[in-house]
Amino acid sequence: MSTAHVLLGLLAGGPRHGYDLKRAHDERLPQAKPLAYGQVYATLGRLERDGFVEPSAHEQDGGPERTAYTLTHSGRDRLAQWLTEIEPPAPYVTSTLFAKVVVALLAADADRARDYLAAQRAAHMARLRELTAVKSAPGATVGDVVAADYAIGHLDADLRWLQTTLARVADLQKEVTA
Amino acid sequence: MSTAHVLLGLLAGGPRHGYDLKRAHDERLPQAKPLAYGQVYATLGRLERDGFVEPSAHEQDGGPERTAYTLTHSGRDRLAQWLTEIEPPAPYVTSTLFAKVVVALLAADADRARDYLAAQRAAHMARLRELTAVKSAPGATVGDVVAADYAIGHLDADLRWLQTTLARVADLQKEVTA
DNA sequence: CCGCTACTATTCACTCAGTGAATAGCTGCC
DNA sequence: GGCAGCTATTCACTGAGTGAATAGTAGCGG
Repeated sequence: MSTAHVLLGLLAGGPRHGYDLKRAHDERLPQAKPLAYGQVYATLGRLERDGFVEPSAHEQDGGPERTAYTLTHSGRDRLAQWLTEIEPPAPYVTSTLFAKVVVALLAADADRARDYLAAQRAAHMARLRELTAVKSAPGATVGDVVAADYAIGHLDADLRWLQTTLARVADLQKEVTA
Repeated sequence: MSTAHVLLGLLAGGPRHGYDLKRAHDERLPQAKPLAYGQVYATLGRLERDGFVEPSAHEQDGGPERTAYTLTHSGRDRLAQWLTEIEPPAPYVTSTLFAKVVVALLAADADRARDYLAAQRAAHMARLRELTAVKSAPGATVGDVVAADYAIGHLDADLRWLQTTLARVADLQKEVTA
C-alpha cells in the first residue's frame, strides 16, 4: 500500500525513530487504521535497504536506545514523485460485492444473488446513516468530515450499483452459467 | 481477500483440481485479475488445512498426476454463510487519495495538494471515458457492463470527493499542521 | 528505598496474499 | 526422433500485517 510513502512524508518534517513515527501517523491520520509497530520497523527496513532513508542518530541519552531515520536525497525525490503522480487506475474489478454476486449465480441461483444484493443494500444504508451522523457530530474535525464524505460517496456508488445489478441478475445468470 | 471463497464457489459445481480451478476462475470472472497458479495451490492448501475441502481423487490416467479437491460439508456451509452474510463496512478510510492529500499538506503545502487533486481529477475523467466506451463496445458481455458500471460509479464518487476536498484544502491544512 | 506500574523503543515469530520461474510428464506433429 | 506446447504442480521469494515478547527507564506510593 502507501504506508511506505506516508512514512516518507512524516520523515519530511525531520528525523524520527520508529516508535515516534507510529504515534505521529496515528495522530495525524486518525481516520486511517493505526499502524502496528512491527509494520513500521519492517517498512523502515525496506526504505533503508532501498536507499530512501538512513539512520541519522543512534542515541542512548537517558531513555532506551533508539535509532532515528532521515530522508536521503533519493527518498525526498521519491516522496515528491509520489505526491505529483496520479494513482494508476485499477485494471481489474477487485470488488468483493461483484465476486459474491457471480459466485452466488455459479454456486446457487438468481434468488440467492438477489437476496444478497438486498441485504447488502440494507446494511449500506444503515452505515450511510451512521456516517452522516459522524459528519454532524459535535467533535468532528475537518479530517473526519473529509474522510466521512469519501466513505459516503463510495457507499452511495455501491447502493446505485446494487440497484442496477439487481435488475440485471437474470441476464448475468444466463451468461455466467452458459 | 475473497479468493478462497471464490474457489469454494467453483468447487460447488463438483470436484476440480488446481489447474482447472485457475482456468475456470479466469473464464468465469474475466473482469477480475487472473489467478496465479501458486496462489491457487496455496489457497487450496489452507482450505484443506481448515477442513473446507478434501482431496477426492488422485489420478494418473494418462496425463500428469493430479489431485482433485471436493467441498466438505463444512466447506459447503462456509460457502453458504459467505453468500448470505453482508460484507462488513470498513471501519477506516483506506483510500490512497485521502492519504496523499494529507501527506501533501504535511510534507509540502496546500498548492501541492491542490495540484494533485486537479491532476487526479483529469486522470479519473479520462478513465471514465474509457469505461463508458467499454460498455458500448460491440463485444461487451453483461459481466463487462456490470463490472464497468461498478468502476464508473466509484470513479464518479472519487470525482465528487476530489472537488469537495479541493474546496476544503485550506481548512484541512490548518488542522493537519496544527 | 523497594518494588510496582507505565511508558519508550525495538524485535520476533508468524500468517496470508501474491509473483514468477522451474519442473516434469505427456501429446501431437513435421 | 525431436521439439513445441499443453497439463499440472511446486518452489523460492517479497510484501503487508498481527500480536506478543523483550528490555530498559521513570515515576510513584508505601
